[in-house]
Amino acid sequence: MTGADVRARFCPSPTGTPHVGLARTALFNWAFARHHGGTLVFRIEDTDAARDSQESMDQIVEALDWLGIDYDEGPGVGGDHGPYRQSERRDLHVDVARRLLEAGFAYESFSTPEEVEARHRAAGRDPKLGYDNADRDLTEEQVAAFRAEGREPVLRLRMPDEDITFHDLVRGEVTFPAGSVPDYVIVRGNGQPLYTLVNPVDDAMMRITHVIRGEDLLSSTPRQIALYRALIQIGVAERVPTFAHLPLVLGEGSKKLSKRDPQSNLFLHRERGFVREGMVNYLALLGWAIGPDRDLFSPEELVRAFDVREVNPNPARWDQKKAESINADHLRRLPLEEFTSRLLPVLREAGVLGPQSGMGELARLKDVADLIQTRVQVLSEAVPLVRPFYVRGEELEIADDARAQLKDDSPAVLDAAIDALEPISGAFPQPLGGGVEWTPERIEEALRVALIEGLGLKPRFAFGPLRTAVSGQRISPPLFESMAILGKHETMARLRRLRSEL
RNA sequence: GGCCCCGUUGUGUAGUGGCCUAGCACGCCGCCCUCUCAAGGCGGUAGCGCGGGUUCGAAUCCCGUCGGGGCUACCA
Repeated sequence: MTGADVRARFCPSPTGTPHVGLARTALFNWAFARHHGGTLVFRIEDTDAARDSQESMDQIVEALDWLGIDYDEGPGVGGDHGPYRQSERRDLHVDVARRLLEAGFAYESFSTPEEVEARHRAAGRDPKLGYDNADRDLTEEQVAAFRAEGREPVLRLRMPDEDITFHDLVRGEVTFPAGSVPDYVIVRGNGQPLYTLVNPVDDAMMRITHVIRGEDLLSSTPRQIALYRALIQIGVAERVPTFAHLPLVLGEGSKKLSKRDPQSNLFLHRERGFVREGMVNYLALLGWAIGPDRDLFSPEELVRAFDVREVNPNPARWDQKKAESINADHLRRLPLEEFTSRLLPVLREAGVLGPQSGMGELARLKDVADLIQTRVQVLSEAVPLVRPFYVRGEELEIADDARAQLKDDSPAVLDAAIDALEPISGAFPQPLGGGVEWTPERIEEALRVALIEGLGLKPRFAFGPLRTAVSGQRISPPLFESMAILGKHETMARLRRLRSEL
């Protein structure tokens, strides 16, 4: 059961926007299935009409698509075990519930929660103890009497009176003592099957072999195992699947990362400029490590190396700094062309570039991208760095902190720079190549001669005013390269403009 | 309260009895490089929750204890 016959699944309920913990669970199931050459099933658990939404459903699909998590069976792609929307499996569930009842694995329970609590109080027990199994062995007369009152029973699964032990792939052997799990509801009084029934039934009918999910489901495992055993008896299930419970993803403090916390929102990270490779890498680091002295890897490397048994059982904390550092590493690994094209939509969104870009604009972007690739951790950080290259000199905003750096000698520095650069030709390249003088090297040389040697300035103070003039920023991509990209005409205009304002 | 899970520097991890005077990464600090900021290089900071055992030897095994977390619905 560790080869191509492996069948894992990812089965979110479409409530709310995709959470990073959800994404991590999906990723591990995917990596597990792909590693073994098995099958990944995507099932949507849309049986809570009050909370489910199509919008959320669409977002989940979009998230999987973005992360590159492809599945072999699921809504939209089909498969031999459909339907894959739980809401369309209602008849199947109702039928299984009936068979469970007929075979005696489940029974009708008429107690209301208030009555259960009252019985606990009367007996001096903690009222929060949960169901007391009181309706387990009702006589036909008692059942008839309850029905005569107009009560509609829920269906409860009869928990076996024995310890339940299973081998969790992440945690090893886990045992729940007999009696620690009360008989639980699998069908509502109104006949609606509940998650407690439906989730294991669907896994069984879809022949899932490995259930990899969050630790928050660990404590519901014994009751599911009891259900599987009953399902095997009535011929619905072939086996009890193997379980693996992934550690929780924590936020600040020591609490589970809340859906309310913006850091839990996968799309917010994408908007910030995480790329797929970076997000997959960081998500995988939440509980897993590829090796003792390495933590940077591609999605392909993840699939090759992933072993769910190596997942750490400790809770993992979402560390934004680490996440961005990992993302930055992936950004730097991208070939320049690829990095440039990832930048494009971000820059358009920010209005730095228009919806259409000509060849010249794209060529310039590639030159600029080359300068900033090691200077951004997330794509959105590129916006202020790139913008100065796409505004006309007179529109360039000079930031206050950049202007504040200007000193008394700034006019003289600018004058000297203008004089030094003026003789350099701004001519465009000749068709046969060569002839370009406006290069970073020539610019730097001319400026050093004029400002460092000529005026005797420290480089830092010599180039500061020029940086302010050219980029409008205190921090910018390298100055001489920036000037070369802007071209002589634009560079001179910016230098003169700032000079004229002093 | 009950049941379950977890416990290595600030964070994530490596570590399964001697290779551990505990490795790696992020963070933080310093230095180098340097036109700013990054990147890169070098160095530093900081950890086995606690107490008992077992053993020649324990982060690693056992017990206890403390701490954190999860679950405890006719939600999923």
